[in-house]
Amino acid sequence: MMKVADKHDKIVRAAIRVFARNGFFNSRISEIAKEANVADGTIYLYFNNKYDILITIFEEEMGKIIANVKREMASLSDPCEKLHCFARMHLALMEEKRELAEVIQVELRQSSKFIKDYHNKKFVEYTNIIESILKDGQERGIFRKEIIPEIFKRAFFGALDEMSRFWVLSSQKKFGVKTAARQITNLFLQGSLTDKGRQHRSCCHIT
Amino acid sequence: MMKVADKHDKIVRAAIRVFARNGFFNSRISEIAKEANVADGTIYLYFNNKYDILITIFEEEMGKIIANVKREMASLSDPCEKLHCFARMHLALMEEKRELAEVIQVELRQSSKFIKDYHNKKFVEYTNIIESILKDGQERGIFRKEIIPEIFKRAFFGALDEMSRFWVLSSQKKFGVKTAARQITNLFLQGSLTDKGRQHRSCCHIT
DNA sequence: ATATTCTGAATGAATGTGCATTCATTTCAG
DNA sequence: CTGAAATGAATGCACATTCATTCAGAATAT
Repeated sequence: MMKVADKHDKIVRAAIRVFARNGFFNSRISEIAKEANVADGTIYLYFNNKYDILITIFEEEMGKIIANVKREMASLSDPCEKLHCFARMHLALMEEKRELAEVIQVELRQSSKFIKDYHNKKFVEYTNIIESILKDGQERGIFRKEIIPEIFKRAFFGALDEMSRFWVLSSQKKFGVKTAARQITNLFLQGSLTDKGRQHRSCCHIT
Repeated sequence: MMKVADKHDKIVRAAIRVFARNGFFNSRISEIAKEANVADGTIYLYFNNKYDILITIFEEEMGKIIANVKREMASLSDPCEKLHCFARMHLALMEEKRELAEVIQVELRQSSKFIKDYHNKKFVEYTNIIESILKDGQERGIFRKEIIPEIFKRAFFGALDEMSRFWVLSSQKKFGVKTAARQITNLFLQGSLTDKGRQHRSCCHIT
């Protein structure tokens, strides 16, 4: 006999597939049920309603992702390498768990806005990893002090996120995860200016 | 008597307000009609269906935004300044046309995925502005040649976009548009490393 | 071992509601 | 008067959720 936890998971996995295919609002409970080989009513034994399924996906799967990233990063001390590691892992998710990544990508945005009383704690925790890397680096004198951590974390996360959005939509990559992770990390570390670019240009003094 | 174009606009403006409030899927045609002081049926004299309203918002309003940005940028020659200008204008939209910005922010993501046959041309045109700034700067020797324009444009746009998403959701700013625009532009130009950070660290050689 | 009862997990047809869209009717400018 | 524009009540369907019923297997009795 199948354990309760198994059925819960089976439904979650089915929902990820269906949501990735149609988006939350265009997905039918009946479709999820069919995909999970379960009766429509069964879903309501494990979840309160449709929103609850989506929220569960965020909570559970983001939890796993965060744990993964933190574990991987624990072995690194250099903040630059940590950033690079974060970038690689974030982008790699697109290849490893594409459907999950699509759901998080596309649906996360509304969720915070339209599912009342749901302020995605896991998501905040995830981006805070970036913030702590920066702060650590600033304390060690590796990163410039005038950079506002709140801005840096959003900018870095946004850059990665938009990159994977591109992959979600286009589904054909002109360049790989590794290239993208390296370029983006490098941009945030070194910037884009050449030595010539650095010389006496008013723009470069933008603080 | 009110001109046809006026009524079209009145409906679009109402729809922007309603979509910003509830999101596309949670918005009712009847609510848009009420907001526009128009009968439900009238909306169908000007639009084919609910999706059509959303798409019209993207097309028309993005068109205006693009024209705006291009006009403003025409007076600048320095690529660094152009980037900074783009950043400022993108973020300023949050303050000037908050509701429109929210709709674009949140709904644009699905649209490309779930409204079939709609590949947001205007959006591509918008981000391509960034790409051309980079390419121009590379030709002039101001930006490093090894940066892939496709990646740069997504990273830069993504950084700005995530920043304004934060404002959409939190609605209280710890720092202003100008600060954010300057910091983000500066990050992409100069990077985040201190001189000490640049010295002989393996991470810094990430290309 | 076999029969009998009990339990709660699973089912899926039925329900009821919410809402996009339509269209017969009305309005009113020229 | 005329017809284009506007109306809003009526239509019909799609779908989330419910709940009476089924059923497999555990527990208990014989």
